[in-house]
Amino acid sequence: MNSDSSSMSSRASSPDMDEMYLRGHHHHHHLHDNRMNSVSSTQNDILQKMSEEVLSRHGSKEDGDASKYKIKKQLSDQDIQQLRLKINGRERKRMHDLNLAMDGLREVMPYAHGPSVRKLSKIATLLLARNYILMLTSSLEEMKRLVGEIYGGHHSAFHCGTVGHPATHPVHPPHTVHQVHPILGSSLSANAPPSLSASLPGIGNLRPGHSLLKTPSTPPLPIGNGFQHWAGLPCPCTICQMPPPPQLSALTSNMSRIVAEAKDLMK
DNA sequence: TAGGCCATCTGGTCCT
DNA sequence: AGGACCAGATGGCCTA
Repeated sequence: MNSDSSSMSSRASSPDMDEMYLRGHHHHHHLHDNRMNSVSSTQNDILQKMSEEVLSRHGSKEDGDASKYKIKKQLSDQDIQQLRLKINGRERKRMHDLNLAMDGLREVMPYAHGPSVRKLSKIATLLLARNYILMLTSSLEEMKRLVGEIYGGHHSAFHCGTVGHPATHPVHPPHTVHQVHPILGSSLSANAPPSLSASLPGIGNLRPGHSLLKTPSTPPLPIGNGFQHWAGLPCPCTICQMPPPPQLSALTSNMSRIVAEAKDLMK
């Protein structure tokens, strides 16, 4: 409703909105739709209650009916306005919080960010996020499957797992115990949630020196308490030395598809 | 200029 | 009772 208030600052969302609303509110009644006129039965009830309270407080019996009505109407209008402004402010804040959350979601989505890039619409953000989650889930499953295939189950703790390498492992001596694989994180263990954020920046970059370990604020990141993985440095263990399985290209293509979808959504 | 997207207002409903 | 949540309505801005 209230065409003038929205016309004044449909995008501004300024803190002065309510004040502007108050000032301009009564000037263009011809523009208001019927929602304003039909102040609603609830509000009329509130109005009735409030005005009766105020009148009983003032107890002005010498006032005529006209002035009584005038006071009653004036006060109730103000009360309604105050109530309305309060509710509107809450709703604005709620929507702003929602938009902040939406921005946070956009930040982690795989599409180009920047001042020159138009940001994803809300619906596009949600759709892309869904697809992205699905893609990551399937990628994770695929990687689990590949690891299982490659090591046939006897390397159950993976080369950096908490169990450590078997005694026969040619690379790591028995005392070198790794806690978490830097790329797969704890995703190989059944119950621990994977640290997806660490692997988001580029699944296709899997091989060279655990570059995925690089996080904006953490330079060389030692992993585990045995052999240490360092961001940017090659890992000497067998898995990291091996050429990437051909299936990994599927992960890259998945990512490419997601990014392509993002571009489509931004059109 | 039409259509998409958005911010805001509003009333209703549900929950605490 | 008050707040949160939701959906509908409205109008502004922007782009193809």
